[in-house]
Amino acid sequence: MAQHRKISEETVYLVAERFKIMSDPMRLMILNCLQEGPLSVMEIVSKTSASQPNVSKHLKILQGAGLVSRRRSGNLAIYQISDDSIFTMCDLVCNSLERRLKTQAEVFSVA
Amino acid sequence: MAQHRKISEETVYLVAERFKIMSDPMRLMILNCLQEGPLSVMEIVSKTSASQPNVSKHLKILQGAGLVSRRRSGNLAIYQISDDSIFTMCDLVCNSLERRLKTQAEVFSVA
DNA sequence: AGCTTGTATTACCGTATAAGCATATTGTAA
DNA sequence: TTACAATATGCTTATACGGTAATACAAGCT
Repeated sequence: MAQHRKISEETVYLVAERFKIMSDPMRLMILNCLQEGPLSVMEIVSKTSASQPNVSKHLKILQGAGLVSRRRSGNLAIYQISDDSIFTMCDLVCNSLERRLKTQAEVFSVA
Repeated sequence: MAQHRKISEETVYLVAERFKIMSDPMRLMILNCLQEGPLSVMEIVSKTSASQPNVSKHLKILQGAGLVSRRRSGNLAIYQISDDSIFTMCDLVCNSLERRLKTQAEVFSVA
């Protein structure tokens, strides 16, 4: 369960940085694709309808944050998730958003 | 546990937005302060050494995202956490960062 | 009413970042 | 080597965001 510890001021910046990495829709889509298994860059491109340079750039950022790892397979660069906690975080956010929408809906139905 | 469901493209933008809210150090510090209990704006200001308009602005953003709720007590505006999942997320990030630093340390000790 | 404290808002500035395009690099095969 | 496919990188532009300062608003007090 959550430890709910107070985080130090230095740590705050690292945590904020991680959240920033996760705060881009394109990157979330890429991670979403990779959830099913490792993919090459072009495979991600075709699944996301984003440009190849764009995908490459985002993959580099994700790799730099340690969320994704890279290996070469001949001509291809194969990327895969290297930190599953990102999906747990996404689930937490989804649940939070659901709860929020539900309470908002209640407000409307009462009014 | 994590459900690891695939999130829809519309949802991606909402999730990204939530992460963006969490990606600012100042906001994380404010949330960190509020973890111990409700506080007025000036109390947060004194704890964070940020300017009052700055704190107010961030609080508005946090409230808009439903992470914090506001009530008036006379002259004061009292803010408090309204979504505890944020701390769970912070813990996840902290643990992830720890793991990462640990493996990096191993790399160095081997080399 | 006027005064004071606490809070919110506005307007501006500087910075950061994502997307697009062109180009460079890497790796493979002929 | 050349040619080609896959991937990465620079560069530019547009946009968004955070901080600051000045100001406006709200609520209590005399």
